[in-house]
Amino acid sequence: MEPVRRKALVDAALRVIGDHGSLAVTMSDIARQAGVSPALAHHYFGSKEQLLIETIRSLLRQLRSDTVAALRAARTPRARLSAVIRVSFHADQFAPETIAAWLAFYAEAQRSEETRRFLVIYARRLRSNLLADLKALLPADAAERIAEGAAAMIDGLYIRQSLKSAPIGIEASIALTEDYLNALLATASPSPRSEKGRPHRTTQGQMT
Amino acid sequence: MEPVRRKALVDAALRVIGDHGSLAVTMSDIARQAGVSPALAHHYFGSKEQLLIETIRSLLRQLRSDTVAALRAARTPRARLSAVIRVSFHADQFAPETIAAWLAFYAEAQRSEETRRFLVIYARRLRSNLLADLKALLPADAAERIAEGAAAMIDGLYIRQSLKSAPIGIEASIALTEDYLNALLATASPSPRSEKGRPHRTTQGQMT
DNA sequence: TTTTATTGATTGATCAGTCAATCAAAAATA
DNA sequence: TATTTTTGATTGACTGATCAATCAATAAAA
Repeated sequence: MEPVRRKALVDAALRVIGDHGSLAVTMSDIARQAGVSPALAHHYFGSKEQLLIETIRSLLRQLRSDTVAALRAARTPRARLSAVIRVSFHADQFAPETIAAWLAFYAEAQRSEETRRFLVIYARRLRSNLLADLKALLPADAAERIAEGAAAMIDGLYIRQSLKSAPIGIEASIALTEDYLNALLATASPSPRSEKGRPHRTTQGQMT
Repeated sequence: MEPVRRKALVDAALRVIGDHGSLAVTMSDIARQAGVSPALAHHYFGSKEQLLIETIRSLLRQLRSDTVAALRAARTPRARLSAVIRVSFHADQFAPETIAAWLAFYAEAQRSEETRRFLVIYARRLRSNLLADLKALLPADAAERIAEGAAAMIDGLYIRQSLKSAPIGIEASIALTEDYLNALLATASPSPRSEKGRPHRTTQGQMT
């Protein structure tokens, strides 16, 4: 029963946090969502904090497995960059409840060292996924800058989504990030002379 | 006394929230920081929520006045774009406690309609400040996209800062955003033929 | 029987919010 | 001027609600 309950509780936590838009949810809420008593949640996780840690760990695991799969399917460095972008805005990740959950964890990271560790891992991983392929296309220093910029843009689009004010869609978010990459690859390309009339444009989503 | 106390409490709230990195601070904490009793805080604000609302309102007011001043000093559209960027990363705004406070309010916006309203105002204002000047340089549809992208990048750099993992400094953040603008202005410029050898580069912070 | 799963009941702590009481300064009155 | 009254500022003490966490008891399975 243990693994079943643990999974059910973690899933329930993610759901409740997403719906509520905050980590200020009670163990009772989570337990109810999972269909068990609050006491059982404590029995298996020891504390609320531990359950929350497991929850973010699960979110991260999911993202990683999606990324690995997408990366495996892409052949060229440029295609891998697009794959990383696409995974970041994948429907699951972009669901309002998921965004709300990420945001809640970002806030929590200000206090919980362990939560912060996980988010740093996420940030590093995103950056280094981008960096690896950018280095195949650009000098190292330019690659580093662009990786940083692209990661920031992805996170920014993601966060802005949470306000639901001017809902930029999934496709538009991807296009915006691709535009950034295309434009900076063109600007910072090491040998622009060799392909003047055909700048890097391996994807759609161009400016107008 | 009333205006004095109100200001002291709002400032104290901002400080405590920033330090603690969350809105889950007690009225006692805030009152202690302001040097008054918790009861007085309730007396003047009626509820914790109201005090929090006033606090975010104050944050926004500060940002707006900085922006207005910076905008007034800039002459050309391109210079105004740089001014908006610079204000976003101004030292006050970029202090860890301020970032933590913004983040906390973003999370709160998932539940508090009023908090959400304020953040939407912020998001719209940033976007439209950028858009106004971009429209002087580009066709409307390209301007809109780039405004969206730049706003996202600013927010993203800001959020990433909150993790303090790979502390991108103020200058680097500005440079990254400027690079984005420069690259996309060059790409999407309406009449690139007329100034081929001298693309828009009215600021420093270029690639490499 | 022993072990595992599960819960109801309870505890202790924390907080937002209330209230009646004090204090001080200003205003009114003598 | 001396006095009383009024008003606003301020607080300590208290209340009610909420919750994480505990634990002893029960049910079910091995």
